[in-house]
Amino acid sequence: MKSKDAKGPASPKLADFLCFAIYSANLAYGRAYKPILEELGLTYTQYIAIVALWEEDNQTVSALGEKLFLESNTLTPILKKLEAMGYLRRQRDPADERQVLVSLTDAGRRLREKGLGMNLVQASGLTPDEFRKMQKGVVTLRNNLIKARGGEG
Amino acid sequence: MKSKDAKGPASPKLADFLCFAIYSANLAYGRAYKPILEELGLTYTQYIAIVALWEEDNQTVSALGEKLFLESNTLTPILKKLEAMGYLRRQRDPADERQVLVSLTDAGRRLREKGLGMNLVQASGLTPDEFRKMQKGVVTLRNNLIKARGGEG
DNA sequence: TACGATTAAATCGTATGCGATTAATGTAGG
DNA sequence: CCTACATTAATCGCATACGATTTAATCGTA
Repeated sequence: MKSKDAKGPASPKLADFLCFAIYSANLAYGRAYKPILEELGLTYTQYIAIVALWEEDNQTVSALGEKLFLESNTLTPILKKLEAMGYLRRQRDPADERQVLVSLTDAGRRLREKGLGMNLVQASGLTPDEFRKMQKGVVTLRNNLIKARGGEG
Repeated sequence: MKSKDAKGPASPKLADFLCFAIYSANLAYGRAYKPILEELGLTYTQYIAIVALWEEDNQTVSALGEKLFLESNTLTPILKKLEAMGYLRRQRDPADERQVLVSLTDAGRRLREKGLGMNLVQASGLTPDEFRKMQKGVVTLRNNLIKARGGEG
């Protein structure tokens, strides 16, 4: 059970890393979604941002970022692109000029109907029950990782 | 159970997307690993590449890419950086000059001992059994997504 | 042998992520 | 009022990802 060259302790095997499974599954998702999202003219991250706005419109950049686990350094360029495409508006909150409110345009809302028709990738190969369990498990994992950030340093 | 503004069909909820769970878990892993990998002076992807070379040294760029789910356009710059850091060598295969063989230096192998001591992130909050199941499930999911690529178009 | 097809890596342009910093605005205390 | 501090976006530089193309080497075959 040692590494094949038998020098030093056994190497960690890439296939046993949960982090690598997640990493490569994320790449696989991106590739699976790409041809579908291309029909909408959106990238993966742009699509996720739009979905978050369908759920709750007229959010600040930081509120949106909390839901997407992204900060303004990543979000701002993406939102500017979506604005240039005509899917949303960005306007300073008059009550607090530090904040920028992001809201969908009609075109942005219309994407929902187009997007709903395409029913994206249903993780073919998983039963509905497996799908739910996996979904819950990965969310738990993510939340644990975020909690651990502060604790273990 | 409709979307809150009750116009059109219910929106898909971000929290129900398995793809988003994977996406955000991957971000969370990257952030959790960062302070640990910084001690090694490596980024996440650089670390994964090194681990793959611990497992099997002296691989071509494409063989390495198959294991990491990456292609030369992504790998080449990373390997060049690792070479500049002194952790690996890149040399054309004399038997087939199209291929580049990647092999660890002594310094690259020594990283293993340093890396093993730090025991990275153990996904705190999951039992060993949950951890195993999750790992297997995500790998299955990834493989299904890759298989589906050709099939569903 | 010659030459078109194939293969492998590298290059280029675009889109993310993210640490660090900056600019603008708001807030609290003297 | 004024200054120190806090908060929010935005900016900048660096490191990935990836589609498309390019370059170099090899292969197949007439």
